[in-house]
Amino acid sequence: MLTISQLATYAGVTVRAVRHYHHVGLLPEPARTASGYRTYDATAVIRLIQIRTLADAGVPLGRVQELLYAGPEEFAAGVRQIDADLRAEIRRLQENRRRIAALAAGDSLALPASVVGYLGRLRSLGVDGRYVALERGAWIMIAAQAPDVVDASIAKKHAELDDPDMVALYRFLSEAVQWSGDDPRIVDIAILLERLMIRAVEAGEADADGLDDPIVDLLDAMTVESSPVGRRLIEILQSRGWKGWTRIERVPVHAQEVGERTG
Amino acid sequence: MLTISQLATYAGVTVRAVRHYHHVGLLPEPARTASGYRTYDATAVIRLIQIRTLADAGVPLGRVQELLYAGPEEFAAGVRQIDADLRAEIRRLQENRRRIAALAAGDSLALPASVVGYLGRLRSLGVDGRYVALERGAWIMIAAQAPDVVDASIAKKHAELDDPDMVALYRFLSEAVQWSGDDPRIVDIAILLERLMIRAVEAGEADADGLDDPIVDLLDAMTVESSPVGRRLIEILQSRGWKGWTRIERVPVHAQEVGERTG
DNA sequence: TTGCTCCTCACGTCACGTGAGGTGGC
DNA sequence: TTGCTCCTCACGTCACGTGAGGTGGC
Repeated sequence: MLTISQLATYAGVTVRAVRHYHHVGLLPEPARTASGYRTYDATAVIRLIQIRTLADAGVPLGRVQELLYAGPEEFAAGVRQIDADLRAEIRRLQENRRRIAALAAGDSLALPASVVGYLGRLRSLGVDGRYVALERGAWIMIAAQAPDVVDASIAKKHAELDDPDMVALYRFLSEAVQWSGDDPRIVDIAILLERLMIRAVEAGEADADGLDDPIVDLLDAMTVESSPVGRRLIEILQSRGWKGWTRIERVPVHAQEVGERTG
Repeated sequence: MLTISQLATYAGVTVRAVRHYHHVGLLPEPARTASGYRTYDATAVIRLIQIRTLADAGVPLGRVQELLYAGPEEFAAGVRQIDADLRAEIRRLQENRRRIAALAAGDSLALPASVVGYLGRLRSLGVDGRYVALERGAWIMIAAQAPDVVDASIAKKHAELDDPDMVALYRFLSEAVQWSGDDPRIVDIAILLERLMIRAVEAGEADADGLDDPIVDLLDAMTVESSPVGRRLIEILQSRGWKGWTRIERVPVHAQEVGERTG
């Protein structure tokens, strides 16, 4: 007769594992000595070895139970199923490796390479880090919501940066991050921005940005809260007939008359 | 501002997952409405998308936390580590597939093909299923304890079966399973077995069976309990100067004189 | 008033690991 | 008498799923 640790040793498992198999009914509880020790015979060793053979092959314990009592055909069918599960799991992990590799390649989390390149260009133009962070957030959401429009949008952004006025705007905005909310120069920024917007509208460049309305509102809110300048700038633009920031739009005349109504 | 389900939808996760991330501190708890509803802004969406990007790539949440705050070098190092973990896991699963395939090939659990073949030969000789089951148990333990001696032992067993006397013995034993414990023919079995044993001893065929003593005792106990014939047969052999069953040995004369002492 | 969403516990999953606290066996 | 093994709870792991029971919002 064997003690639990002798049994465990013969089958190459831990004592706790043996108790666990009793608990879940995989291995029947054996007789006990007067002092409560479990005593095992050869059938327990054999059963435990069979259990471990299946479990070591990656069979979940619930299925081990079934397979131990299965006839040859059910057994073969069970084995085929388990092999299919293993194949699926391996494919899943290989897919994970591909994603991990993509993360390592783009230096920034949840952003495709094209966006990373664009943000790099902004930085190299001297745009302030806080402003770049705002842009980055917007692109993370675009990439999550409409991944297929990202590259086209980025290409358009690059084209815009070929315009010296646009570069000037970004430099301006970048300095502005540290201004106070009542700095008179904010009006100059709004005027410059308005000029660029009108030019874009006349060139027919109304771009679908891949964001839905609530997200646009959220990003605007983020801009407003990022600095007093953001809030003031959006107010000034609003007074001049423009709405929003993340997606700037001309407010139609009749809507403009409704004025400061809140939604 | 977003509700929790809107946030979850934007990031493609469940509401419960968002609450879980709050619970473990991955995502900061946001402000609440008067009625206790959580309200989220754009930064929460961005953070949640980043969390999912890493988690979808198989990064454990504990590491996600670290990576979100890591600099570029730590990030790269973390990604390398995770990729190594994934590779190791894939190798493990592929090893599992090999084992599963081995199980499917041998039709019997925890037994190499050679043993399966030998047991098949016993059955084809008309040996009773219960007796084959006893043999099978012994081989499962041998295969677990000393896998490298199995094939050699099986080869020797096959050679033994080429002896017509040995085949006769197995047939005899096979019938005996249903006898009562006081059947006089049990003595005939013992005499036949003794003849074969003496022949084997004289031929110098003392075989190392790959089992250790406690296991041999267990298997003997299993034999004794399998039928009244088993118990009686071992008693008769013992009275004629032999010990055990799974591993039959001649008892030295002086030990024999000590007689019925129990250990 | 009726669904719908939200809230907070809290147990369940999977296969044990890891103490805690106590007792028999050599 | 001193370790060593055994015993039974019972919580912890991992990333949530899944009710239970209750309440605000349209």
